[in-house]
Amino acid sequence: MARILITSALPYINGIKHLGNLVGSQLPADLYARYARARGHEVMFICATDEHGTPAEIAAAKAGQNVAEYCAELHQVQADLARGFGLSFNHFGRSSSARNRALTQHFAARLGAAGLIEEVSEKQVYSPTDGRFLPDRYIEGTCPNCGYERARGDQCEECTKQLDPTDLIDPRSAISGATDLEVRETRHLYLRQSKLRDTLDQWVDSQKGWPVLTTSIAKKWLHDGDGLQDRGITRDLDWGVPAQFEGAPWQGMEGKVFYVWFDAPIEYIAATAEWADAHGKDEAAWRRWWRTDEGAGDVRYVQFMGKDNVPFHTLSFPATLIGSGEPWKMVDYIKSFNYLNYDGGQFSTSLGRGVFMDQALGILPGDYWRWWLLSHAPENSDAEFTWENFQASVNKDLADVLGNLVSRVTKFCRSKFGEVVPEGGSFGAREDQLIADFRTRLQAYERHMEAMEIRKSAAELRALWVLGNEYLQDAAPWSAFKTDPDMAAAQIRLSLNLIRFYAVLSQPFIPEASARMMAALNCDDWSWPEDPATALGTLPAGHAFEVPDVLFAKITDDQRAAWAAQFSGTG
RNA sequence: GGGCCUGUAGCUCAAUUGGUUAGAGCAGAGCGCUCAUAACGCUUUGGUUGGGGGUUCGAGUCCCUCCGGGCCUACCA
Repeated sequence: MARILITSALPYINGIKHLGNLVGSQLPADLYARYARARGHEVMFICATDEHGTPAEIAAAKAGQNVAEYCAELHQVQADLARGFGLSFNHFGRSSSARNRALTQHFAARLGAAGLIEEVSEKQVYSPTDGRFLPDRYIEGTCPNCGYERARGDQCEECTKQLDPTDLIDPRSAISGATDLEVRETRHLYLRQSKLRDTLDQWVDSQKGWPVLTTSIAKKWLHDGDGLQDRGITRDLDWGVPAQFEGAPWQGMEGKVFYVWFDAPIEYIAATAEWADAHGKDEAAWRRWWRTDEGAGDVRYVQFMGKDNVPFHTLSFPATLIGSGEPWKMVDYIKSFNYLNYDGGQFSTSLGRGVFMDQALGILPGDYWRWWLLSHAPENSDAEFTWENFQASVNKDLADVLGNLVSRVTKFCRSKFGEVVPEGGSFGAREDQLIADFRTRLQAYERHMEAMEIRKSAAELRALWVLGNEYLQDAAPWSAFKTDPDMAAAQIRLSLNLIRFYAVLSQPFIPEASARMMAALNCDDWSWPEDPATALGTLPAGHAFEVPDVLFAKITDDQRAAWAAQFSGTG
């Protein structure tokens, strides 16, 4: 038994996330957390909403709410959706928590004391109309390169040229359209991560078996151009962790807050503290996960994220932890994902293109989505969601291979033996072969799950389901029943146990369906089948069960067509 | 511009890291079964591994080049 700390990249508070966001971090993290728990490990699975930053302030203003109210509301919405998808966080925190404020300021003070924070005076665009400094991308204007009129201050989307906001012709605020923009001098704190470049480089080198995607992005940032750049970690905003606080090693930072990408990863730690608070536990309870000098020495820490988050997790956050000079637990493995596209293009919030978490749950239960998303996780390259593919996978894998197996076994038993595990008969060569096959495939499944090879795990799980259908076809208890009812009884006894076996194995992928399978069997023995032969004897003869409702309904062609039209974003 | 990833059967993906005849699932074809959500099982068609060149006893895998798709490039988070 090991102790495993798992974090999923924090979903931003600004609105409901789409399926691409879900499959890029929270869902695979949940799969791994569920599997680790099923294997008896002690797991701390942490996620939270990332609530600070300009987009949150603007979204709140648009909604006519103050930021705190807006965030509280959206946090609840996201928490409810997470529950709908069966995400089994030990805690789903908020980066705006008091815990995070204290920890963020703690790290900032430590970094300051270590000489790793520098005050830099720079020029930023200020909008009097909006009453705020504008991040580059919130300034629009005409591109000096190609003449595109809606170029953004960071880059022109038309000609892809990188821009500085002051390059724009006729610049205006993307928020209000105001043109009375001015350039103001402002002072900010910079994290001098360039001083830690060699340390970070060696640390990345010392990691074994990280996905190429993870290391290549880290290496790029470490070695591109002049190497790792220092990074501003404060912003001129109201909403966030105040950069000026008691004990701060600097002055004059009133009215400024830490940049989200400084405080968001720290929330991983803070959320664990929030977990302790929520469960009436003491400080030691969360520190044993995070401080190697207070019990975290034997913790294995795994992070899940989309590729866009890799630089922050391979460089900025480690720089924060190392720079603090304190023995904080560093990540052991970073599992990163490519993007999920929607039917030939990108998911688009503004165009209403693609399926968002709330809409998905409105159509079908979470397990349907979990199965498709996980079995098609964008591990090696970007993946694509199409309704045809979704329909085919759900109908074939879930309804036909697994769901129908449960139906045929339970219904056959009910009609011939009643809703009780039948007694009599004994196992022979056929059953021995099945168990031998299970041993082989189960090992492969476990190996892939431990390696976080998600698609391969899904394929292996499906192969395990198929073995059940093959066995049943071969054993043909409906024939055996006519000549040798005892043999049929033994076959069905094994088959009913097969359902429990599958419920346990499938639980990380489709927890809700697994729970229904177990409920139908009147069983709550979720112990992992260390040995298939033993596991297939869990339900004894005479044990009562019920025939469950259809486990997975099929998606009809009409439904598929209607949904494809509904989410195309053209209407 | 620079960097990285990627291109394998009609579709979605594998291929033990250079090693026999490139494998699965879906779709297609044929057969079987009748317990089951018209489900399941068996058999089977289908590939000049994007094109070209090279290294090697041997290349899907390594090198060069061309073509296509995608991502990142530090102030979106």
